[in-house]
Amino acid sequence: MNIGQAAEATGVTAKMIRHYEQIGLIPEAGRTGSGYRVYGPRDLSTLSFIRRARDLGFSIAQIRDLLTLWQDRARASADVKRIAGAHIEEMKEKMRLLQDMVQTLEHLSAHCHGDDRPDCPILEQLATGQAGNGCC
Amino acid sequence: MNIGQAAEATGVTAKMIRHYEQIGLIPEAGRTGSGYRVYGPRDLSTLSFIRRARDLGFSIAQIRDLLTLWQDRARASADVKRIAGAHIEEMKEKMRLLQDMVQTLEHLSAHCHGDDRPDCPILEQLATGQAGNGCC
DNA sequence: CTTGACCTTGACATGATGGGAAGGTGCACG
DNA sequence: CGTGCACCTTCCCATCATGTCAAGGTCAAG
Repeated sequence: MNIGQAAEATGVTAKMIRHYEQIGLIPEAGRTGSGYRVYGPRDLSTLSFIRRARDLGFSIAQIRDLLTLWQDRARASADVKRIAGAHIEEMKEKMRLLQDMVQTLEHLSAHCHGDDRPDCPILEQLATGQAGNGCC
Repeated sequence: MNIGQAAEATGVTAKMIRHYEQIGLIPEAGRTGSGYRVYGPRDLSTLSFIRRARDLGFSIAQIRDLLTLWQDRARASADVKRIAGAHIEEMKEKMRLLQDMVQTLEHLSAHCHGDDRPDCPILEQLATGQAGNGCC
């Protein structure tokens, strides 16, 4: 199976497959006599595994660990759970940051007329670092 | 005022001030005879403006627009509100994606023993793309 | 044999930021 | 005046995951 077919089958672009190979996330693929990379069912599983982990937002470093655990028959599920837990916390932290930003910006936006006049609390806040009126 | 002092006063690193100058986000700073960049109160305001906008997660492109509007005395607040609204939507979309990932991962994690045994629904899901048991 | 689709490697870009090297400048202290 | 130190300058490289482009080789069908 060529790289294009592997890409289509797993949803990982050919570019990224080569990239993952280059950074050592996956082993070097076999080659045909003319240098084409060849993929088998086992490789496809690995690539699919990677894509699903990426879809869940795992970083390459985390995926590297998960792959190791996945291939380790004697793994402890606690290790996997720990990695997942760390990732969940990272994502929750990002959400908190986003939530704070959204809240601030929505508040400012709510106080902005949004008309043709030039006065705008959003810009005022950005300019001075304090709310323009004493609304809160 | 030197770049280091401007950096400390505004919370934008010297490195980033030079970068912003290079990409044309801010005008070229004045120079002393020996080539040191010099900053005045007006420059400090601009840099503080940029830092606050960055803290709110605005992209450089959005900040570029906001800066233009800020310096345009005849601006319409509607324009600012539109940029802010677009940014809010972007952030909310990111939050939705994160929320989905967190939910999926927490669900999997809840079904993982987290002990010394090797069987782990998290890895199963990543490997097969389907839940290992028929729990839902 | 040609054509077109596919493969190869390699280089470069993104966006925002950090790190570091090599060399010039400013100032205080002895 | 010299020395040392903190600061400045420019330039290059790295991150992270991904995309784009270019120049050239390969394969299969017509």
